[in-house]
This record gives sequence, structure tokens and C-alpha cells, in this order.
Amino acid sequence: MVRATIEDVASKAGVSVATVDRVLNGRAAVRPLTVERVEKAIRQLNYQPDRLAARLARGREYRFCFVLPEGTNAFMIALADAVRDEAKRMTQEKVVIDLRHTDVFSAETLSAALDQIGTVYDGVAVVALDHPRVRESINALTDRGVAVVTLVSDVPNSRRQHYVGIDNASAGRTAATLMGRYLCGREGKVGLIAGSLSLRDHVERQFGFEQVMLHEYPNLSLLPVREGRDDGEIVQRVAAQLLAENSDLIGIYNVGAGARGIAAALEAAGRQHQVIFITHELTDDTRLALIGGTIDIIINQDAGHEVRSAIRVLMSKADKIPLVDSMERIRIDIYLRDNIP
Amino acid sequence: MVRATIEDVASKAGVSVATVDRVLNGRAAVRPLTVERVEKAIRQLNYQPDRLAARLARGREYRFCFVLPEGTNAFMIALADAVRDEAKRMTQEKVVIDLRHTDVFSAETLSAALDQIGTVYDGVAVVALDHPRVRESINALTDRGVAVVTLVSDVPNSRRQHYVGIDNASAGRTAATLMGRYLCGREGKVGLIAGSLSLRDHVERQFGFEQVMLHEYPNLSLLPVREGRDDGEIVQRVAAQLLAENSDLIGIYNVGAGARGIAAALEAAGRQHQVIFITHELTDDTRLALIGGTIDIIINQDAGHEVRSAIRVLMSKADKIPLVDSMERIRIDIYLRDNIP
DNA sequence: CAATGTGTGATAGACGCCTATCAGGAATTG
DNA sequence: CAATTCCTGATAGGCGTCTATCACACATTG
Repeated sequence: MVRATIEDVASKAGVSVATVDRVLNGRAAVRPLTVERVEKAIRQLNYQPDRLAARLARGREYRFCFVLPEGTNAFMIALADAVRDEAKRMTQEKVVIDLRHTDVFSAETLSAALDQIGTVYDGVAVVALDHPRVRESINALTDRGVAVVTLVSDVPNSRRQHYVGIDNASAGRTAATLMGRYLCGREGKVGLIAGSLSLRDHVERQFGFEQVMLHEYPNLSLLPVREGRDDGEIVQRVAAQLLAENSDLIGIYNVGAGARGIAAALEAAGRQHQVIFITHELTDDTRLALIGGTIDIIINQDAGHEVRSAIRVLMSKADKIPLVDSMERIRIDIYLRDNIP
Repeated sequence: MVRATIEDVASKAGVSVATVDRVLNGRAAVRPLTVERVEKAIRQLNYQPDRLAARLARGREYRFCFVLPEGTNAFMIALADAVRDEAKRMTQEKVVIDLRHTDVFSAETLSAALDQIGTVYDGVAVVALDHPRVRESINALTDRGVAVVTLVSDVPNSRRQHYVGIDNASAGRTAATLMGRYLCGREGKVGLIAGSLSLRDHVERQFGFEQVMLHEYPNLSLLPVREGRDDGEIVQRVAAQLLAENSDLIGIYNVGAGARGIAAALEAAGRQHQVIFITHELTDDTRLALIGGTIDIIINQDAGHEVRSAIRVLMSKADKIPLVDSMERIRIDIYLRDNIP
């Protein structure tokens, strides 16, 4: 059985192709009775419009905009690279992708950047800050008919269409379990370093981590979270201080970026083998530190997958086609020295 | 700058579209000088044929065949389900996928099944046995112009185009490191159960596991591998025997399928909390056992991703388009109770 | 009853490429 | 020099859909 075409549907329904097209694309008013007949024919023939032909005929361009934090954070750089790679690849699919940078720690700046995005775009993917102002901007975009997906860090109460990223609470719990297991019942302190507590992903990781720590590993005492603003140098200072103040520190969970600073502080103190160090994001630096033994575990989200998923989701929304959830679930990658790619 | 079309290339090169087409698709002899001119124009305009339009025009169907082991092994069932799912989805892309089953433990049967595959197929994906006879069949297919990818289990010395699956030695090493860490320096025995040692993936996992165990965890003594033939009942018997014979068994690494049998044996012996149990493949059974605490860690490969990757690779080969390696790397998923999807 | 609106049919042209065929000039052969 | 062979141009028709336009029957309105 070959694929049915729009002409098959037309003749089966006893109408013209024009009418079938009107039903399919809501192009003009069609009598309910006729709509019924067409839809019946579509069901009977299991007709599905050929998307390739449709795209060709429409000659439509999809314009998407990615809004990422600026700065030198290695993961964000990887994400930006992934966007550029995909942008190049997608030109042959008639997809144009623009990349904009904005200060991620300022809700005002981000919000302004989003407000400024015109309706020239069919969709926007944004690494968002969970802030009322940003939420409003996202909602405004949605209301203007622009599809919005949040990337890496979500804004749950907004009207964004989709969140592309890992389950961060789950990632935090995973880190805690591994930390607890690796520490083998020893007693001591565990430190937590985050980029900023206004980033939803960081907060959720922290939440998941503390949840498991408190319930399952009473032998470990959790120190208050310190903020390193995802900046290598600041993080290094914070980590050095943490180490100096706590001689019985036996674990560090780094929720954000800047792992290199922590590794440097650990090595400077000569305590890299006493302290179990779990961090996020696989980069050149963290990979080296993992191989070298300073980092014990890296929890990663694959930037390439996230970007591709975001694009697929935005295209589905633009075409009003349902998406396959299982394909769009971003997985939590766990890397040990033994399975780094 | 919009995309260049074949007509742009033709006029730029001062030839006709027919000639450009001849150069692109090797349809007829073209003078070297002319080829040169056309290729130069292609480079200058950065012309890339529109694949959608090409597919539409060609009206060509891609026919692929998946050869999977028969039986009730949960992972293989999941794999078969994934194949059927994708087959359905791909009909709208003019891709027809057939699914065949064969006895995986018999090189003769598998080899015969492969030999019997005609050239009606553009490509074949096979869960292979590493056996000279199978290798010959794969080579024969390749020589007949059928693209072959190995799935899940590789045949390295064959002329297959690609291997779609995880790095099994790496998976074994990962299991070993986690086992060693979870056992916290305790002394005791660790048992290994495989499906069959003629399956390359099982052998490689075992290899990786032993490698790390011997070097890094001298406190643990490794028992000889036992074969369970990926069959729940046999595996359960083997596991029960293993437990009965070794009262100081503190870890089990299950390399193949049939995890449910081991879980049952552990629970029957009431030793599920004394023994660290690491297994492969996330299924309904293993998920439940992980939540219940009988299984400590599941190492998984995502069947859906593997099937989609295999299809992408086969299509690339059929279209003679280079593939993006980073997209086709199948990752090792590590699941704890905290991050099961 | 004329003017308007509504629902439908028919059809042409486009999207970018593939396939096929025919014609004819240039180069090679005997 | 005629007969081939080789290379190239030109062009038609098709793939399945979208977009747009015109025509026409019929119903509704004032």
C-alpha cells in the first residue's frame, strides 16, 4: 500500500483538492458537512500530508532565535558552539537561527532582550532566569504568537511551550547518592557551591541534593551554600575559603560552572584525594580533572542534544505537529574516569 | 543570502542544468574541464542540493532490514518495539523497514538469515554474533552493495559500515568502578554472570570489568564468569547456586539479560541488601528492582536512540552523505534510584 | 429583484530537483 | 571525407503540496 495523496482524498470524499486543502489548512470557510466527509476520507485512507512536499511548496523559512548568557562559562560556550553548528546544518532545511547573548544574572537585561525580539521569529529558545519580569516577557512573546522554549534552566509558571533540559532535582539527588556512597559512611562536612540562587536549575539541584543528604546520610553535615557566580576566579576564592575554614571537609558538590576554580583550590591545598568532588558539565577542564583524579564524578547534559531538541520542538510548534516526548527527554549523563567519551 | 539552486550553479558555470546534474549524480560522462568548472561554481555558491526536493523528485523508497534475536529477552523486545515505532514514523519519509528475528546464539542460523537477504534492501542493521561465519555473511552483503551496520553487539573485523551501540569495555569498567566504590573497601567475592561468551558485547563488558577490578580493587576477588544464556530461569538457577556456594559474596555484576532471575534469587536468599547488584538494561523488571533496592545500579543503552541512529546511518550511506559522528555516539546511561525516568 | 455573500470546483503556477529524450556541434575513427 | 562516438544544451514532465485566482451555483439580504 503506497501513500495516499491529497488527490486520493479528494476523489474519495467526492470533493476537489482545493476543498481538501481548505480543510487541512483552514484556509477558508467550509461547510461542516463537507468537512466531515473530507475528514472521513482522510481517516479511511490514513492520509498524512507529505511534509517534505509541503515544506518545499510552502518555501517557508523558519526563523528561530537562541538567547544565551554571555560570558566565558565553558558550558555556555559549548552551548553556543552547538547552536552555531546546528545553524549551519539547518540551512539546508530552510531554518535560520540567530544567536543572541545577554547577561544571565540580570533579569532586567534578559527581560528587555526578550521584549525586543520581534515577531519575525517563529520561535525563541532561551536560557532563562526564574524571575517575574522574565516570566512576563516570555508570556508576552507567547501571546504574540512566538513559540518559546526554555533551555537548561526553566521558568515553570510561564506559558513557555516546553522545557528542554534535564530534571535538575533528579540530578541533585543523583549527586547526593553518589556522594554518600563514595564517602562510605565516613563522618564529615560536605560543601555546596552554586553559581547563583536566582538560577532555577541551581536551586533545584541544591534542593535534590539536600533532600537525599538529609534523609539518607545523617553522617554527613551539609554546609550552607556558597555562591560563586559561575566565575572561575570567584569560585576559586570561595572554594579556598571553604577548605581553609573546614579541615574536616570531605565532599564538595559544585552545582554550577567554574569547576576549574575548585579543582585548583583543592590541588593548592593538596586535598584533592581526600575530598570527593562532584561537579556538573563536561568540559575540557573538567575532563582533565576527572582523568587526573581531582574530580570524581561529572554530571553532564549534552549541549548538542539540547540544541537539537530545542530546534525540533520549535519546528513542531511552528508546524503544529505533536512531538514525540520520549525523543525529547534530555538525559542526565554521569561520567566517571571510565566512560568519558 | 538565500540558498543557491541548481540553476544558479548552471548559469554561474556557463553550462546547462543538465550538465550540472550529470556532474552531481554521475549520470554520464562529462569532460574533466567542464566538471572542474561546475565544481568551482558549486564551491563559490556554497551550493548544497536540497535533500527534501531531491527525495521528492526521486520518489525513491529506502528499504532497510533489522535482524534481531528472537526470544523473550526484555531488552531485545524493547529494541524490536523501537524498530516498529520508528518504522511507523518513517513511512512518511518514504522509508520501509522490515524486521526479522533469528536465533542469536547460533552463528549458522544468523549467517543463513543474512545470506538470504536479497539486494532489495538498501541497508541492514543486525545484532550480530562475533563469529567467522557471520563475518563472512556481513562482508558478502557489503560486497553486494548493501550497507550493513552492527547493532548493540559488533563484529569488528568485518566490513560493516558502522557500529551502533555503546562502548562495552567502557561500560564494564564503569560497572567495576561503581562496584568498588559502593563496596567501600570491604573484602569479599564478586560474581559475574553473562549471557553467552560468544556475544562480543558481553565479553567486552567482562573484560573492562575485570581490568578495573584487578588493578584497583585488590580487596575484591572475582569469581569465574557463569553463563545464563540471557534466560530468566537459567539465570535464576545460576544465581541461586552462586549465592549458595559463596556465603561471602558481596557483589554481582550481570553482564547480560535475565536480571529478574538474579533479583529473585537474591530476594529468596534474603541477601538483597548485603550484595551490591549492578546490571545492564533498564526494563520494567529492573526498574522495579532498582526502586525496591535489590538492584543498586542499572547501566543502560537507549533502544530508541540506537534504532534511530542506525536508521540515520543507513540513510546517510544510501545517500552517500557523510554522517556527523558526535550525533551517532550512543551513550552509556547510568541509572540510580534517583534518576530513573 | 438586484445586490451581496457563502461554499465549492477547476486550474495554473510554483517549490527544487530528477529523469529522460532529442538534437546538434565537436572530436575521433577508419 | 563520411561515419561514429563523445559531450553538451534544451526542454518536458513529474514528485506532492501550497497559494492564488476565477467562475459559478446557491442562499441571503434589503
